[in-house]
Amino acid sequence: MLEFAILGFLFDSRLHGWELRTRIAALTGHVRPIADGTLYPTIKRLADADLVLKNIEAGSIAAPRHMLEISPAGEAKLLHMLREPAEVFITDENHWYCLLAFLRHLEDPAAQAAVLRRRLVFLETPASFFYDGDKPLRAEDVDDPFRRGVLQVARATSRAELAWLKATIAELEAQAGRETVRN
Amino acid sequence: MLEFAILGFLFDSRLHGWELRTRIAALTGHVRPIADGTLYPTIKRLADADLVLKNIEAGSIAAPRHMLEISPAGEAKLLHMLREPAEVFITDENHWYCLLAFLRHLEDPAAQAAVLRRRLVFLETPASFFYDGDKPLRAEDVDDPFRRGVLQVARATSRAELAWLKATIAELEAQAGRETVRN
DNA sequence: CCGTGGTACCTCGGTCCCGAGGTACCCTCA
DNA sequence: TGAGGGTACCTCGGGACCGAGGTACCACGG
Repeated sequence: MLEFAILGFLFDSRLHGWELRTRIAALTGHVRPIADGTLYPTIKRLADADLVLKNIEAGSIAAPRHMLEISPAGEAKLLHMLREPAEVFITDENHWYCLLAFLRHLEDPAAQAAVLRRRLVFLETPASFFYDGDKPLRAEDVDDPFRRGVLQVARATSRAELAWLKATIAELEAQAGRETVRN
Repeated sequence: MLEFAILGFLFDSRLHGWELRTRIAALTGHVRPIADGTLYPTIKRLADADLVLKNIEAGSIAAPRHMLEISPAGEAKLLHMLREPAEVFITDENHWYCLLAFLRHLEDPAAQAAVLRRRLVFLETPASFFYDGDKPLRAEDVDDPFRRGVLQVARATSRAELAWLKATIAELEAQAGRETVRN
């Protein structure tokens, strides 16, 4: 997840660790702040695997900065993670939002649509948080006001996301169709 | 999180590990399935800490079952986690939903309302996933269709949840007021 | 009567991440 | 001029969870 976000931000531009830290904090920080004791070891791992390149530059303000740049191998890795995301990136909201933040890097509209379709399938499979035996319970079936809240909010989210997904998939697939005709 | 869910389910009734597993799978499983290699060590930790009590019973169907029961210390721990939840239970959606699933165990409506108020404060602090410098970007400000999707869906969720939160807090506080008058 | 599948529990190595700590540099302001 | 605060990077111990493996028991079908 963190690794993914790092590669995603570096795909756009060269950054140093500190700047990366603030961007990641913006993306996921209000939900789950990321400790820098997590960030730097992760950067080191990526550098050791040659997925990012490190250049030490004299710091303009404070300590010397380690400018980070994504390597061709890193780009390939990111694109692969975008094209065939792990299941948790489809089902877990935090992961999914993170994926969406960088999905534009996958330039092929058909491939983008395919990823959105996976999320669509996931959202359309009937599921609830609470069950009576095998039967998924709906908001109306539940007395507990807090559990009813969970179901109501989840339903509103689901509706909004389904609408957006369907519209966007249609647009992307139309675009993909036009590109196929042109070639 | 897992520890919390275990105590939450056991607060209601005695269960064995396997049954606990299916209930937790229902609650959080469609988002992030929980491995039984995680569940059993966690149960053991809780048992060692005397938060749950274990009784081995002859299995009616298959292997002998370890019936689990929450202890008074376990109940106290759960109620404390409900009354003063850690920050991540307020900000992270998965944690928050899990908290809501068991919030009814906290019988005092004023205490329940206080927890909902913490979530309200969190949702009302302006935040975005994307920034232009310091300025949080809104859906209309973003060109990338995927990032716009994130912002649109997040806004819809936020609206639905705020409406529910405000209505429920009002109800709970009215109830708390009546109870104060009565005593 | 033996294999398969479902129930129930457990172990162990490994990954991801946290958080509390530390170092070093530079700027600002009293 | 020196104390405080912001920038930038790093280490280390530990906790939560995964996942691939294993054991054992029972029921059912061929």
